[in-house]
Amino acid sequence: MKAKTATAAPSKTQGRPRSDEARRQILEAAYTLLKEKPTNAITAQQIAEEAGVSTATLYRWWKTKEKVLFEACLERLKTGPLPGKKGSPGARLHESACNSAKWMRSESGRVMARIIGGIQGDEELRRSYLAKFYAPRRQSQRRLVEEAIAAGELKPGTNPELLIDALFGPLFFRWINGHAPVDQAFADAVANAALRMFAR
Amino acid sequence: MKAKTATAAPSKTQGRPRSDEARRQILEAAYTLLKEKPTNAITAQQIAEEAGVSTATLYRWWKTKEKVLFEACLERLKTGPLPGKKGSPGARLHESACNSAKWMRSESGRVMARIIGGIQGDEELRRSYLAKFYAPRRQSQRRLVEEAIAAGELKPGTNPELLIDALFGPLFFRWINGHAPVDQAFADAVANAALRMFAR
Amino acid sequence: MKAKTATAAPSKTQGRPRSDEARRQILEAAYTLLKEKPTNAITAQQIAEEAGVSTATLYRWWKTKEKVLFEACLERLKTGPLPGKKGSPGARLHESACNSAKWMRSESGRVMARIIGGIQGDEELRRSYLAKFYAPRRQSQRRLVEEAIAAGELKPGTNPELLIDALFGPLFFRWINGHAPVDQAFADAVANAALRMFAR
Amino acid sequence: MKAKTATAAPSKTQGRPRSDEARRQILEAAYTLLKEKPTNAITAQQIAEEAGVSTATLYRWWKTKEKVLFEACLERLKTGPLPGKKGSPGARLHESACNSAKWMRSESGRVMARIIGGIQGDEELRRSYLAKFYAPRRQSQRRLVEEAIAAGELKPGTNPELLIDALFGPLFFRWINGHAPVDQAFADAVANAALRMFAR
DNA sequence: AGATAAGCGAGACGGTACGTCTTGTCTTCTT
DNA sequence: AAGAAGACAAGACGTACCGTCTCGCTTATCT
Repeated sequence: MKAKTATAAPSKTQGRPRSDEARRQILEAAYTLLKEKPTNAITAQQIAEEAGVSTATLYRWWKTKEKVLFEACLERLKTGPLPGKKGSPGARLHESACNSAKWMRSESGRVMARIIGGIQGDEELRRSYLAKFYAPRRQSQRRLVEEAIAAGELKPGTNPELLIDALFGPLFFRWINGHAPVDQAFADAVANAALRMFAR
Repeated sequence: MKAKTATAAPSKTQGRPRSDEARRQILEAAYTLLKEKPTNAITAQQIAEEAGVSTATLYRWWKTKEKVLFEACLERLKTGPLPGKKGSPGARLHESACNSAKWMRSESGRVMARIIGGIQGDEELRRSYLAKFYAPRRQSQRRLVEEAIAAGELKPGTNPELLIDALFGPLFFRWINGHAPVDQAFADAVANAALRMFAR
Repeated sequence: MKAKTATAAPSKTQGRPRSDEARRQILEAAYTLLKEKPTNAITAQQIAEEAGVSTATLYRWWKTKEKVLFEACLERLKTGPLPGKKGSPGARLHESACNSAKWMRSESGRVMARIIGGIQGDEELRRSYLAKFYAPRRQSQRRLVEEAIAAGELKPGTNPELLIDALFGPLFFRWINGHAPVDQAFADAVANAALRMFAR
Repeated sequence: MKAKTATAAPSKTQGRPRSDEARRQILEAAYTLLKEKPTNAITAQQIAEEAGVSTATLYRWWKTKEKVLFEACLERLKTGPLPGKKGSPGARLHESACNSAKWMRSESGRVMARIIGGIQGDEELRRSYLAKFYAPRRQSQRRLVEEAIAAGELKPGTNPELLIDALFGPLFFRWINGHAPVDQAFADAVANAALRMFAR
């Protein structure tokens, strides 16, 4: 994508530089459309038009429409669900689950559900999603669990992976499967149950 | 569409009857294609050609390509993940989770993941999925939980919904999110944890 | 009635028959545009839109835009420059030259000049032009020359090819090269000169 | 265009001087491409790439691609068909016709046919063609005719325009229309006929 | 038996989107 | 100031797919 210069600058920047304005407009337009309709109902020309850009420019920087939509999400979802901030590590884990539930119910959450749907069957996109979106969040959750273990809130032998999946899996399940709402009461109950299970 | 049987049925069915052969071929072709590629890479003409049928016939019976693919799945996935069969209700719940994990790793599971992905952003399709595929399975799981409660294996106040989501949510999470494999050890651990949590 | 014999004849006309309406509209639209601008300023989509047809339909029947324009001309220029009708064979040749000049100055003539221009460098198109447009006219001119020889108006050893090129070449020259108008006085003078040259 | 170098003003001229190298390369590249394909198959980027030049440079000096191709021809065709050199004015006219035929069969002739084709429907280009390419040659032919009249080889009342068109028209006709080759025998026969017609 | 009615495969249709290509302009850095 | 590189908007290219339609045929039931 970009960056590339980095290191030793193999060949400065010949020619007209990429319009960052255009890039921003495209991602913004993509996100706007994602709020309205699912990925397969969005066309490259719609994005281009909405962004005031030619389709050629769009395709110069992204191989496929899907990658545009994906990057648009990443850009906007920099925040994503907020990790817990207050209290002990255990309380912060609990808060994280509640924040995740809240985020899933938000517009961003709805948009992200569409992206996750579109990822099924495209391994490259899935790898991107895991690496760029999910992995960092998972990592911070893992740290929190380890802190909680260190603080004596969780059993010493606790498997962090298992705990995290037990904590967020049920929320994800309702979010994507849609059989029931991801409300606060549910998030609270799930977090209580999961944390109690591994509590000292 | 037409009146079909419905109300007063003025007279069975005049004219040539629908070719069940065609219907079967279409669904089979759709499923075959689903095994190879994600829904958005499958075209109505591919299905029709593979089935040796005209697109007109396809569209006579299904409004959209997506509904064909969806129905093709339902047809084939009559089985889906098998519920537990042996032992106490609790053991059967545990077995159900393991069977689900096994099914998620199977070809059927991979196909279904694509369908669930395609469902995001199409509420009608999601309703169909929930009503025709998910609800019956959920219902049988709920019954199992109630039996377990009645048998004294689970706490009297156990919330069946919470337990089921705690039991299958983490599996679903790994299946769709893809951050880790849905292997047997994981299924076993999750089932143990969830059931222990609500055990008497 | 069709009779059709029923025997082998597997071909017949399967499927929806080609819309002759569409074909006509496309050729008409192409011709309309040719009156306004040169071939390289006409786009396939313009033709399609003007014809109220999709570009797919256009490309289904013609490989390239140029072939559409060419066929549109042939269709319309069924008439082309009229051969002489009255008087002796020699007088008819003279009249033919004058009619050609008149036609070259007409709208049809201007359109045809564009087609002939577009033919340079595309041997396939040139062959089509020669075979379908030019050859029949040349043939009738040749006949006329032979009649004139038989009638004793022209020298017995007259080379028909040479005479025809001498008669129409100068008109064609001014028409395509454009250094002077192809007016009636010029056509008359050329015809007089050419015919006198080979006169008995 | 621009002031260009003008006579002897290599002096000050702030900034980098125009690369005459670039101009030459562009025209050469354009001509090279013209030998291979018709004008409408040649793109501005092809010319630029072949010339090792940016398209911006190309467009700085020429308004359109067509003008580049046109000028490339003019540059190379400085020679064009050679006028007759030896003998009486009449003999030189005859030789001119034969030289024209020879040139039409040459590579230059084939390239020029494409340019003339491209000129149909673009009046500005046609004017350029007439003024810069055709007019000088026509003028020298006219002079030759007048000399022949003065020398008594042609009838006193001979219309030079008519004679020139009668002499070169048939060659042009075969060249552009393509119904027969512009061979030497034909050129010879046409020249004989035309000159005899107006001979004293 | 004949009429009526729906289903069928083939394939053309108008429409829309695709992703690429071309045109001529513009921007930045280099010479 | 000119040039090279190359990004840009605009829009045409020719193809693919969508969902509909027309056609000639087949297969049933109803009269």
